[in-house]
Amino acid sequence: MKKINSRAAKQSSQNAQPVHERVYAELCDSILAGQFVPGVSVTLRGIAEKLGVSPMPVREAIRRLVAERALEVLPNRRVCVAPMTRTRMRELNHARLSLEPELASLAMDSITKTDIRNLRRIDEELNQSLRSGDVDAYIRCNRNFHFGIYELANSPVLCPLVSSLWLQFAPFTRIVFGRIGTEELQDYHADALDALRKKDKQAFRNAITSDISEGMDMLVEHVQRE
Amino acid sequence: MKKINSRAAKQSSQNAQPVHERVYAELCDSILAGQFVPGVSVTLRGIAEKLGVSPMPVREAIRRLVAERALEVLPNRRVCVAPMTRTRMRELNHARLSLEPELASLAMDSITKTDIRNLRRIDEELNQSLRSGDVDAYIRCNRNFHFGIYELANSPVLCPLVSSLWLQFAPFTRIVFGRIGTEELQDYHADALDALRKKDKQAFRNAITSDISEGMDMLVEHVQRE
DNA sequence: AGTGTATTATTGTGATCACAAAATAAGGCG
DNA sequence: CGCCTTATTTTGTGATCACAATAATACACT
Repeated sequence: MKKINSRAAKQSSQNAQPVHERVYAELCDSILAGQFVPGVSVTLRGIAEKLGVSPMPVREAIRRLVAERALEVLPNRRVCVAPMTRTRMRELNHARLSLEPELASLAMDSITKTDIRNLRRIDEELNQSLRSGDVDAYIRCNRNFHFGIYELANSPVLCPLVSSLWLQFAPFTRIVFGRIGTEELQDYHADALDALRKKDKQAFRNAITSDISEGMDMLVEHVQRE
Repeated sequence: MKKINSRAAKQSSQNAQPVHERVYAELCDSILAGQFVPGVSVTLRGIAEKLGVSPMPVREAIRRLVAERALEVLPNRRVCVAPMTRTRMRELNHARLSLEPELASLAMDSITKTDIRNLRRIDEELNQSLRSGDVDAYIRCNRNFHFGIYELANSPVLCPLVSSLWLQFAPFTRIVFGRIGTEELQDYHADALDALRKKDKQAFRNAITSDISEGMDMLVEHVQRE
């Protein structure tokens, strides 16, 4: 049961990332995929055991996620994905609209043909998952599409802010779209790709704005009343 | 040298905040006051010793500050206030303009006469520190004025984002205004207070916008070239 | 069976230890 | 004096321990 010499394995690579970062990345993925039930608290030792590490790096990863508002500390000092209210979802919507079209616009300046091709491939997979009703795949593709754009902006200020917002609303996309399905979702990504090809910045911003608005309106409407 | 039984003191109060939060708050204040020299790395044990705690809660506080982009981890895994570039300062300016006028506008809906009186008192102290050239007092008052407004908005989404931005640019206000003085700063706070009294939301937004723009333009101009 | 009480287990927090990597200091040689 | 090599110290990271507080369970009593 006790694992010894686990350190020996990692010291070989010099640029090995710390364990707490790996834990952070895994927890991030889980949260964005909607695998955490809001309101249900997670335990340090539970996560540590599941990931095969000591509680220590989990503590650091969780502290970081709490700082990014992905998780919330209850008065019991226990931590969970915070339950959502309509007001908060509306605020998230508004914050997204204040930041993401701008960030996308920044990204457009340095986008290449290869980038556009990658984005189109992602969008094709996204459409397929919409047709087959695969919610998990849809969520993953949508994230890849948006951050595939945002990361091109190379903005050390805006990108972390937007990441924080996604960590906050993402758990509820899984819940809502898992309940109401993905049929009603219109695809603004095609418009965005068109605008990218034509280098029409205003059209691109509009497409991103519409995409955000539509998805978030759906979320606002179907989230639990507060 | 060894301190024993330090735990006995805290268990009395049931709602005692964790040590790592106190450490976080103190580090926050230090950073916002501009007491960290950008590029110079701080050490866990150093801070721990200065604050009279073990390295552990310092680790958690620093992890949080790194997540909020107040501190940066160097490739050496050492941590410091990141040096500023003009591009990044411009991004910070833009992000502030995207969020803070909106946040202030939100706050206006629930502001009371008492709040306005408090803000005016803060602004008076601010003007006095401007006249006397007390940079530290100016920075403190400016922070109190802005967040005195923002916190009234009661926005769990926007307020943390704005806090993160302040933690990023604040260290450099101390440097720049310490170098060029505070004489050239015009006071838009009076306009803001006027607008508050008249309940003129647009004028209020404009005042906040101008206030941010002016200060940040100064910072952009006088920050080290990259 | 239902309910309040005592007992046990679990959990977050802070301290301490172990260790490799990095920084600093010391020494040696040109 | 300057530059390279070698000790020594410092530092971040992960693991483990101690402990109070909370949650969960068992249990007695009506």
